[in-house]
Amino acid sequence: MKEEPLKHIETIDREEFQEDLISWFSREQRDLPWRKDRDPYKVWVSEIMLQQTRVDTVIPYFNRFLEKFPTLDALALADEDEVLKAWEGLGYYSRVRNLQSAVKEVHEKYEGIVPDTPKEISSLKGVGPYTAGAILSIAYGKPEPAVDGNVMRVFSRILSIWLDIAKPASRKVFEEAVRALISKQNPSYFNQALMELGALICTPTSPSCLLCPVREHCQAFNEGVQKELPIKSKKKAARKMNMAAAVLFTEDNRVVIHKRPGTGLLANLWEFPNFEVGTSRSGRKQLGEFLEAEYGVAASLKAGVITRIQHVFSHIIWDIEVYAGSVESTTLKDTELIAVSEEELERFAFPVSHQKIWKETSEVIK
DNA sequence: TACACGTGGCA
DNA sequence: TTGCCAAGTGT
Repeated sequence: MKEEPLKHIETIDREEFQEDLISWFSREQRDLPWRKDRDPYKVWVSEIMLQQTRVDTVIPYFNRFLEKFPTLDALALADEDEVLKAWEGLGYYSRVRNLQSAVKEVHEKYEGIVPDTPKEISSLKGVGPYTAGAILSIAYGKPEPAVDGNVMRVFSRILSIWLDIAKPASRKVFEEAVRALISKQNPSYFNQALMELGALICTPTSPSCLLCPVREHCQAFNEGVQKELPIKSKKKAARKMNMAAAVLFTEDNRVVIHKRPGTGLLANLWEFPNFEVGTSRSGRKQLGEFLEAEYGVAASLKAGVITRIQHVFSHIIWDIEVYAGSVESTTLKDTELIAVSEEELERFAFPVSHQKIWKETSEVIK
């Protein structure tokens, strides 16, 4: 027989809990650019940017993005390369490709008005259960749960829930808790307050319980186990990949770049030609063979590694040997490679790893 | 269900 | 220095 994870929910005085939480948020909420109005488009953009990303990181990206694409229609009609450029450095790039795809659907199918029903909004690309609930509650005032990592941590403690929050199946338990406790009067503030509380007070390590507005409602605090919660299993370690990359110049001093495929890691971003090398042979020799086999290009690579770069993703570690060389620009015709001037490089979206490659290579060469 | 999918900050 | 993230979603 399974233990009931929500066995403490009846101990919460719902009205008092909502009041304590919402009045705290009204007093203490941070002044953030996406809180200036409730434009569903802006709420949507902010929620996508904030996925797995810190508020301080998002703020400048949000401001620039809204300057460049002020309305849903502007984003729907924009060029994808320009959209990716505005996202450059934020990571998880499929977020913005899905966002633009979904925005195009709203532009065409809903006359540019973000839908306000769970069914319609959840069907949009990149809009999962969290984002659907966030937009519905924050922009439209609907009493829908918006369960993110903060909410799971906060409710793990308040309701003393010892479920592993890293397991996908756990989320529905927390949604049930939110549905039972959410303010019908102000679901927007209720949801935002839970997340703000998680960000400012009920933090992962050493929560500031003495400053917490809902301390008196908190089962974990009452039992003194707030630091034991939430339960969260570890992720597996990243795997290492040995890479070689080529910074190739044409005779008129342009730089050779390549657009990555439309699916998978760093999809549709630009890069310097590179691949995963074997460790048993010379990286330079393998790189020359790769350029010939993959792109049909005969490059002359300088002897010696220009620089070594390590780049850590969440799930992969790239160790990159960078080589410099030259190609005849006429041989690039009808290949996947293009040559652009150094000034033009700035208009292309590169992953941070390849920004490092260019920065260090240009420093060594000059 | 478990894993792919980025990045910069911090203990 | 190394792990562990931080307002998740798609497959």
